[in-house]
Amino acid sequence: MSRYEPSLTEPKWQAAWDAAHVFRAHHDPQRPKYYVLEMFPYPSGRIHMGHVRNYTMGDVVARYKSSCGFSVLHPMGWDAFGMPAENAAMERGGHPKEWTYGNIADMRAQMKPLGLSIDWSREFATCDPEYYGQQQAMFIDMMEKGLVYRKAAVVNWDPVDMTVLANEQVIDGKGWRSGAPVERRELTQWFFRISDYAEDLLEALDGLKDWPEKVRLMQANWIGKSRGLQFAFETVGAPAGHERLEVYTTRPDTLLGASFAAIAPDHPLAKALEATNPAVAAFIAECRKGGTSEEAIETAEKIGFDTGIRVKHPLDPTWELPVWIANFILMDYGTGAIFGCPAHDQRDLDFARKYGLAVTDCFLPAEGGEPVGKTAFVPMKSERVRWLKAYAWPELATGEEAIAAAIAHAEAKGYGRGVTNFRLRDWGISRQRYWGCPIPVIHCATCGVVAERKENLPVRLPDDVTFDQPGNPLDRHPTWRDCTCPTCGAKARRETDTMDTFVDSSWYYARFTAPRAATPTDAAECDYWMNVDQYIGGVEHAILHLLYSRFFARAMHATGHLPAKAIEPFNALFTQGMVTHEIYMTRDAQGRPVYHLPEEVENGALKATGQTVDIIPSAKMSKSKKNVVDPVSIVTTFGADTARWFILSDSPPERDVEWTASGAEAAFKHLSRVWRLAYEVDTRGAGDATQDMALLKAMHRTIADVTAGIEGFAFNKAVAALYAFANAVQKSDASAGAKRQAMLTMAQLMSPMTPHLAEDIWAMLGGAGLVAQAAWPKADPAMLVEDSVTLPIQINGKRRAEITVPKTMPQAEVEKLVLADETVVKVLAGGTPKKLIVVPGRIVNVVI
RNA sequence: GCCCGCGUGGUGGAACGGUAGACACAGGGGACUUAAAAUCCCUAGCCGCACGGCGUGCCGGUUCAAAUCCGGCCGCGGGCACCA
Repeated sequence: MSRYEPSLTEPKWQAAWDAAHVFRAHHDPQRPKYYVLEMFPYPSGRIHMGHVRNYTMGDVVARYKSSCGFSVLHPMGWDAFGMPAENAAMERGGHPKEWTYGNIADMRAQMKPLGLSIDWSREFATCDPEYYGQQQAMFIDMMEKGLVYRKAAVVNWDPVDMTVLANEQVIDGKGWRSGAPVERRELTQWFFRISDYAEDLLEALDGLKDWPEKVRLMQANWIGKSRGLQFAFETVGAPAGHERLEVYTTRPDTLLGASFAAIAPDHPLAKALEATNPAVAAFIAECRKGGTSEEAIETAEKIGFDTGIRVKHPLDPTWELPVWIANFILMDYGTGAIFGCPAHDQRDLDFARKYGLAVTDCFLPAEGGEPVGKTAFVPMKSERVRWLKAYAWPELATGEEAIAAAIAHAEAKGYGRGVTNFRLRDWGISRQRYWGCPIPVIHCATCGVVAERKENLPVRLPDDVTFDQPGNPLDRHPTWRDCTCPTCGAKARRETDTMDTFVDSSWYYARFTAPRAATPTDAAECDYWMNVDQYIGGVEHAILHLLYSRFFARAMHATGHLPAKAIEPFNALFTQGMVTHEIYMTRDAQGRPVYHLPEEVENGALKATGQTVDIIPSAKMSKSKKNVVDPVSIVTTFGADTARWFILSDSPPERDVEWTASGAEAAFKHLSRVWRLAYEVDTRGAGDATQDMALLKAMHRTIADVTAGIEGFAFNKAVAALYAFANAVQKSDASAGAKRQAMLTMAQLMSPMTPHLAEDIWAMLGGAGLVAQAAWPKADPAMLVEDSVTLPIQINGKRRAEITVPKTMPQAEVEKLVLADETVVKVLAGGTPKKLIVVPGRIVNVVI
């Protein structure tokens, strides 16, 4: 073989790695372990470049750590439950189970040629009964610990299809299939008590030093701890039982600017009025239109209804405020009731202007300032302002000071108390769908809601279900619901809700440490392998998946399934950027968007029909938008190493990368060149031993740069250093021995990124064994030292000249040289500089 | 609407507050070849013949020195609890 031929060598090396069980994770107490995990994929059926990017990054880390002497765990599995399988069954027939396992087989077959260093012996899918049965066992344990409960919660209801919709299935307030306006409807649902852990989940963020700051910030904001005042208004004209209206406010300092009280449409008082007052009922029905997402609620037009009820102001019982029902008040936050201070809250101001309610300024800027007009005055709470409506603090005070004083005042006078609130709500896990983990609970007429016996687990999904109509197939299955009560033995009915798929992905990392254990986890294996040392995945999971996992690890610890050290399961987190691509869209007869895969499109039109497509600028690659690129064709054309090299080049890992086809060929060319450099080690050039030192210095420089690049998750910089090193080898006329040494090191440094090519070169140049098992090279510090340094000379911050001086030259000597420099002499024209700044080894700035 | 990011040549990007544009892609020129492919060499931010000037989304500030720090805008992206 005289040229780079990945189609021949890549399968060969993959077979060699398999035969030697190179990637099998060993519980070896003699060695330090390293657990690297990439967020496992949903088995859509096709891998895309986002997967390639994610798994290649993880693979670089896994292979690098392995060569540094760690016992590495690098597993792979499938996040296999979820809606797409049911949608496929509805659209194309077939069964979610067959669809899912077929997709898994396809995707595994697409992933294997990438040459990832994965321990495939630990593979599992969350839809395996062996997995979800253990999840059911933990659910039962958590029930016993009081971490699970039921309550009413709102869902998106499609009144035509008579089914619950996911937020994703609500488009512009309408059902995606029926097109009918969606309503908010209450159902009894299962919840995890994540809010019990709100404080802990917030405080523990500080300890996650190796998580991106932005993720910790997002989680902190999501948990949303706030300090405020809770107090009760005395009502006038309210139905019996509603003599008091509890409200929560984070701005009690604006109490004298109150102009109305507002309650959520789901507030008990609103419901009481709804029952007797048709006008209220009509208004609330209006509020229930549209989806349940916070986005839908926040962006909907703000509407209100004056109930006619009034409340007495706590600071002045003669002052009465009207009580409105408003669609932007959330029942889930605080008490579901607020008072509005329009002058200092934009939303309240818009509402007040719309309905002609009073606007009273509480404070103005410390200097000057005018009464509020169209824009509410909302300064930072730390800003000092001039108070017009202070009632327990000085005229000049910050918001923070005023809030503290207002709470103290309320507590002293006894009309309210300081309260800490969280935005975080309990985690609703009920799904009225088939393809999920059944909630292992039985409804008995006499015993109530009872957990299934553990020996009856897993509660398996029935296979004989149909998807010819909307709704939950478990609900309409003829026999599956029938069972006997575990407590009294009477006839009973099984719970037909299944679990949110976020539950499945909240503990898979722990299961990988003992994937075949007969209990959810195995203590010894957990103890050795936990925590995940490096977790890698998309930023889109920054809040929900990661927060749920952090909660679940705590719940698993509380139920004895994880050691205390694992309550924060991910030591380090890296959030990769997304792979983006253009989106191709047409519209169907109803004007709804239809998306098309890149390979279905040619020259701006559908290949099949010639219909013109709209090209929407690059966005995240997603199944629903179908803007996915198929890596398989890249691999078959150029080989896995080219795909891997390309995806690591150029773009920093945390940033989005737009996929362009043009780069793949260039990557292939470079790998071919490197192969050729190794092949021609003995034959290329005359060989001049006086150049050896320069080449070896470049080699050590590269070792240092590549190591730093990998350690610092800057793979693009590691790649750049390897490009530079290839250039250096190519230009060098060093002796054959030095070049051989350089290329062996090149193979080692490239092996985490292009493992097959590295084995090619390693074998060609007589390296011992597999490069995959060779120890990582170390840079010799002595070889990194430069004797002289070039200093740019700035004059007033602009670069005008430079001098080259010995690295060790004392500062005074450097200054002397600078002042003697031709350019500097000319500019100074006999005068002396105002200032001379010498940053050793860096720069000189002459200020004149 | 709310929370969080990002913005540097034609393109992807590099740059402990210290020479802006490393390393690449695309481009231009050349060598080799009957020719092409492949490969190799040179070139290259923008304006200008040049001296030089201008340049990191926009405006302002801090500093001897700002892509980097601070304030205010604009644009793009992610998340918003039932997409995964």
